[in-house]
Amino acid sequence: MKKESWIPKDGVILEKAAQEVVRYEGSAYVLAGPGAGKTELLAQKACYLLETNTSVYPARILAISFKRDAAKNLKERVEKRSGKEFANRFVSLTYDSFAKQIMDRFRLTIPEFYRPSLEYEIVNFYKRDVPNLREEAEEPSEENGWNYYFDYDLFAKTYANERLPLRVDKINSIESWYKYQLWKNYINGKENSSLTFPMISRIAEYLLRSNPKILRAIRATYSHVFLDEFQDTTLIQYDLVRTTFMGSNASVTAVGDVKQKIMGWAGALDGVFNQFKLDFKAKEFEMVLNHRSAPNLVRIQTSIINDMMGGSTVITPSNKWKNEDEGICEIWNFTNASEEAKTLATEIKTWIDQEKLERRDVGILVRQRADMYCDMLINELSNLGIHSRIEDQWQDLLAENFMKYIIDVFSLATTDRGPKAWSRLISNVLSLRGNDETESYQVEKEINSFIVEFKKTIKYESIKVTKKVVEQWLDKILTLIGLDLIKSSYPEYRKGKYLERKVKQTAEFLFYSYEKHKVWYKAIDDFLGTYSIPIMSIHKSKGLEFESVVLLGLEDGAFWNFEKSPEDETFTFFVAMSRAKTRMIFTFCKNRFNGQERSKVNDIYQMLENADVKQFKWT
DNA sequence: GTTCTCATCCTTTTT
DNA sequence: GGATGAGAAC
Repeated sequence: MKKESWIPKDGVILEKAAQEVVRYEGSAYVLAGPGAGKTELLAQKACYLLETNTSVYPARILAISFKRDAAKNLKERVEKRSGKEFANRFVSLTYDSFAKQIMDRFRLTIPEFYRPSLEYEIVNFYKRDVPNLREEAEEPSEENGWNYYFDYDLFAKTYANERLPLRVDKINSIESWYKYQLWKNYINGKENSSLTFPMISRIAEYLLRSNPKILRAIRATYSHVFLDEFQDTTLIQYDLVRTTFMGSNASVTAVGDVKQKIMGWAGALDGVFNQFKLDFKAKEFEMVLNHRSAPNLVRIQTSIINDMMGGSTVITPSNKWKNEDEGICEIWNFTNASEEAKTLATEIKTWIDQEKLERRDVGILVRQRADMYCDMLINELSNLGIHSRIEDQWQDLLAENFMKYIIDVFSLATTDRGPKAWSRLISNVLSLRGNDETESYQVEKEINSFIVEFKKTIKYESIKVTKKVVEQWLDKILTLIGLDLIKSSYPEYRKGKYLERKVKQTAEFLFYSYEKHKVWYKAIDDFLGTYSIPIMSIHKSKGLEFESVVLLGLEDGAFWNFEKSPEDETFTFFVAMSRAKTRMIFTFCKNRFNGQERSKVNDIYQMLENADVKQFKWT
């Protein structure tokens, strides 16, 4: 297709800046607030590049995200917009899997000291692991003139911050000595190496930097690179990107929002957009529409943005809203936590009943420890017949790549209708097996006969359903689809017992849901959380949206770190409030665990007041 | 055995 | 700021 005649896919309307980004040929970075449609922009740009052959066949586009579900989401959107044929050239990975794939593929070119064993274990490294490094060698002493000041916490966060190779000639502080011990022990200490993800990234970066041939090969593969959530990129991640693509022909597009930088404490690089601008000679774009939130909420968010950042940004809500004053934002004050729970439960029920909200249209957010903050609310909701759950464990499991096969086979075997699940399953299996549509008859027949059998098994009442039985069913399903193919298509399942563990966990959760309902079609919905109000930390809610959002506990206790890092915490608050489409409720509770104040987070309340947000007292 | 005091964690992803 | 657990102090 000609560049001039390409228009956004699926009737999506892109704002002016976004249209420019799609067609801009050089490297660029896009600053875009919540609800601006960053993911959609990247998906549309991918479609444009592929369909107009601007990314010249057979070159590929590489998209790098932080989380697997974000990477998956983007890939699926490109597939949906452009079809699987084009999407085959769209590679959507996480930073870690990108690094790991490079390291695994070119392992033998890594200098021996840094070369992991063929089989290796991926581990985490915490500050409590630092003392264990001592066992291996005599540690240097103060008498020898070593600088003895040592910050364990800092070390655990920064041990991989320097590029490889290690400066062995410069081991002159306790920190550099520990660092050397760590790399040595983890890579060469045992028969099988133990590696952390930061180490893997470092090894991949080192590998590319010291092997021009491999670097050329990687560069030749990708014509375009997308970087999602760029504001939270760490030094190590950025360094890998820089070594791989800086000075190459690839055009790199980074998107993000500095106001949503909430990973500073975990090493997100300050001023990464400016660095990127210099390194890649990137052009700046800014998106100013908010497609998500109602006008009144956009007005409040804008006021808060200008309070946080200074300046006078103007954000425009989508024109789908009828009135300027649509959208509710309120602060609810309570004296004790059981009142808070009761009131919230009743109010949420009213929203669901009167506004016909689905359970999943409501999001309950907390700063931390959802278990502690929400146990009363979970009970009160349940008293009103509304199920809610802390999403943590489900969120990860449901994002597994093998899950779609299991869910579709299960729903087809437990419900009578399901044309959507059927066609989705067939098309997924076809593409997994590398077959085309012409071979679909054979596949359909095979899967259909399996499902017929499976239906019988499930309905057969004398079978006592146990965890073990469910696990066997899951194994059978995966065998039907093609266990080896699943393992080879998704790199995360290739090694070790990861897949096995995840399947086991799936069986456990499915069984748990079944025990609750004793009927399979309900159990599946329960497992998927279709009828549960999701509860999660603000951090986990990043990238999500809900009709109505409750931030439970806008108070000193929950934001205990506010004084130390007011910027991070304010951004965290901003992420929470920008999840809401039409209603945002903040709660404050005077007596939660013990006393409770709001003096530390006063800045946040001040900003809300500046935006004319009203307070209510419930008791 | 019980009560205290102190340090640590909380917010994350990644195969 | 509060929960939690380890180890000390009784």
